[in-house]
Amino acid sequence: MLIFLEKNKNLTRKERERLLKRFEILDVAANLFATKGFDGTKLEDIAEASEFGKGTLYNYFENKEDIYVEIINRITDDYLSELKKISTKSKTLCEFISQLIDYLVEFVAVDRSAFLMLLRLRTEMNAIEKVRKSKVIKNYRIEATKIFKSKINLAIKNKEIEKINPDHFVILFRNLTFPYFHSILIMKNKSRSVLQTKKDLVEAGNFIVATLFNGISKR
Amino acid sequence: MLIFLEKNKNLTRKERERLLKRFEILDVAANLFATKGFDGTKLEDIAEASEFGKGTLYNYFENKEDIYVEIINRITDDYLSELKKISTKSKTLCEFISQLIDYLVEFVAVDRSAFLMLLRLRTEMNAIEKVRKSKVIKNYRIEATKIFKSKINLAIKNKEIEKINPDHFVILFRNLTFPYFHSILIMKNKSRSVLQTKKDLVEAGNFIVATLFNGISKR
Amino acid sequence: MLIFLEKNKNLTRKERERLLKRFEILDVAANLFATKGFDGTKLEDIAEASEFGKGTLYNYFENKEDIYVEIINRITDDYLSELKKISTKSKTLCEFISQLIDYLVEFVAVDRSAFLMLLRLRTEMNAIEKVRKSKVIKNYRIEATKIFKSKINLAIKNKEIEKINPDHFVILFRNLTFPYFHSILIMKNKSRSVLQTKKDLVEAGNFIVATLFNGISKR
Amino acid sequence: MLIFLEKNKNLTRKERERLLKRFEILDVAANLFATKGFDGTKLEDIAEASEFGKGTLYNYFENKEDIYVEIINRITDDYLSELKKISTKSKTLCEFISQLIDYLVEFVAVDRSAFLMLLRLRTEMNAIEKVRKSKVIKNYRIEATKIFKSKINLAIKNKEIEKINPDHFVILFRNLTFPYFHSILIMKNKSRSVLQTKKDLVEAGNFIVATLFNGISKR
DNA sequence: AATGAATGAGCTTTCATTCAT
DNA sequence: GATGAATGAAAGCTCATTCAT
Repeated sequence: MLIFLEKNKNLTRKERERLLKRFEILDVAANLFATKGFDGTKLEDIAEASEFGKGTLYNYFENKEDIYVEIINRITDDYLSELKKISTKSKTLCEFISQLIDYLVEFVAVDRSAFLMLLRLRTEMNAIEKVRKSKVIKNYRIEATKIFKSKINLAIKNKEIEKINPDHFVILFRNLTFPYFHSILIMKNKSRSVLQTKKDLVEAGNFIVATLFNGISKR
Repeated sequence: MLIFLEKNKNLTRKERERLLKRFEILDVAANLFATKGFDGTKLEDIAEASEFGKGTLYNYFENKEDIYVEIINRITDDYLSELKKISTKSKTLCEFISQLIDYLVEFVAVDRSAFLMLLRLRTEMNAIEKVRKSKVIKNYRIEATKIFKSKINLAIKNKEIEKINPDHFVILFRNLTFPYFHSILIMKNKSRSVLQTKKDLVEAGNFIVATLFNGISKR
Repeated sequence: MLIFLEKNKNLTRKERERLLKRFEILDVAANLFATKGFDGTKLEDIAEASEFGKGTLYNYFENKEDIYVEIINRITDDYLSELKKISTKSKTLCEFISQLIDYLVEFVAVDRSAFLMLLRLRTEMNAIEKVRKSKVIKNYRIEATKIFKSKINLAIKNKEIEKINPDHFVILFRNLTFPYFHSILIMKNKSRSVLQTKKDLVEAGNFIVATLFNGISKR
Repeated sequence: MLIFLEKNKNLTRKERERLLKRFEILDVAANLFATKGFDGTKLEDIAEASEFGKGTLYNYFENKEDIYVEIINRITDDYLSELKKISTKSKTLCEFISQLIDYLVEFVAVDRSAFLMLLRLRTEMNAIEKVRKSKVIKNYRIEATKIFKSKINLAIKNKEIEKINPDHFVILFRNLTFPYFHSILIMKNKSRSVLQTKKDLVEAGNFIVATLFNGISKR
């Protein structure tokens, strides 16, 4: 909240309020989209959950698709900028991957609906034209791949890892982490405290890193 | 076809015809569900593609959900029985995984829509109550996990692999393979022959096995 | 009805029935559009009046605009073909105008809603994109003007009428007749029998012809 | 403006300001109604164009209908009073008609939106209850007809014109002039200067008078 | 058994009107 | 007085399901 106020100092009170309300709607909508998907989420659901009238939503967004796209754009944007930070900070590939996984653990714990939406993204893209055409998302994919590949190539050069096909590893990592974490979330969903969930995620993260780098074979 | 006739010897001609028509509908529907998702597929689409009237579909299935659920049930059933076969045949975990991946490569190549539906399954489950409640699917998950775990535990006992948490590996494997193969399919979608696709899948399969067992670290 | 059957001999029973239902809907819709205008006519109104469900209308027409456009297209088409007939039959301009007015009187009496829709056409065009873009309507305007102008030019050549600007007369005639007849219809709307209405229209038609050709000045 | 001040001398400053703002709104709204029609004009459009808030409009008018009705009332009032003036000034019917047409030419040129609204009036009346019930409009129609008829009857008595049915001529004139002028406006809409438009209107007016009084037949 | 015309509940979206500020 | 955010009734349209043929 303080960050929000800081960032938007130069706006009028009205404008800030408007932004805050947009946030609220996006937040509520993200939760719904995350659990029910795009088609499963009715505009009325968003209205009710955000405690606005149906019509009011249209004062803040052009239509349902736009709400969805804006959420996805924000999420991918955030994720990309974090990726860049971690990329700069880390030296070895192993460090990079470890830190990224730490971030993802945090991410899943803090904003589960964002996580779920990213998880669904590939599937939903088919149904939502504007998502398919979103420049932000296209850019995110391209940039993220670039960062990963440069890290891998460097690691190969530095003899940190074997000579592998960078593309393969990028795909593998991307497809592994998100669904893996998701499984953790849903498998033990009911009987678990928030704390335990986090512990499980951390453990899962460690397992992923260990397996990717050393394999499971007896050495 | 011969297998079908063999299996249903004891049925009357009418009954066999009825079953065959059900198959046709399920086949066509699977293709549509696979590419467009449950909500994106209209009953009219299925009717057109299967060259039946819309009303006719209701002579074979209670409703749209039922068609979906039956497809998923069949796919998971098939997959589970194959899993059992491979489990019996294979000695080491590595063998088991390798053979399973070979099967999956084949599976993706031969029945892509079944593959795509399994891929979507987790997401669609939220939207389709009957899928969530399907006993077949629940059983599939339980049995598959059981097979995997026993294989892993055996491998640990035989010192084939390190002492890992079997649950973790099951999840990792499951979440890795399907999305990974999917990425292969869509990434190079346009410029590739069927043959090349298969080659890519085989290569991807090898990479997965290699990484899982040996990791990517320089040895 | 007999004409309809004759025309569509080669169609199947189903196809004929479908066409008949389309007619019914168009007929009912024309009545509503004629009195309430495009915006004032709700789809539900058409559904109720035609005794179909809302959804059924969409089995026959793409959307509300399409219903409107098809009606207008049919009306202008009919009117144009009649115009051509009269043009061929008549020798002098006076004959042409007289016969045309006779036809219009008939037209107003027989299909009042068609008449009213033509009357509104210019105004509605602004609101309905498909009407504005309709080739049928454009063609109708061009052809009708052409016919009128050639008749006038001939009359001038034959010294039947003074040297007037043909464009002016076309506009004058077009803008005069329809609103004039409309006034007749609404002015005495309530207290009049159908027969009397027709008599009034005939009288009005005579007055128009007399005035246009001879003026009202004392000779 | 001076006239306005003069007329409302006895009002307080506040009251005068209020009236002026009402004028502004009406003026802007008339423009919109004239081009887009009643349904096509959104209250928001009027608010934006008049540079008032949407809510403010409701301080000056009860609702959208009222704005429309007041505009129409004013226009018909003005037109009626001018009609009376011209009626008094003119001696023969021909003079009366000529002067009236001169006035209409001016009217079209000066306040096109008023002209367009009058043109649409008959059609819009069906949709807007308050217009249908407006006493001002009813009175306008009655009075205007009265003036015309007395002029015509006088002309007949003075042997200026043939013995015609006054009602017929009133209707004819009313329905002729407005749509005719409208055609002039839209037909040459794009390629013409304001000056040329006026010239065209004058010419059209002359043609109308000539035709009405002398007809087009060769003498 | 096969059909597809008919249906209406349910969806997204619009917009005149209200009302707290 | 002035405002525009909030509202929800009402609109057009979709589509799973029914049912007479």
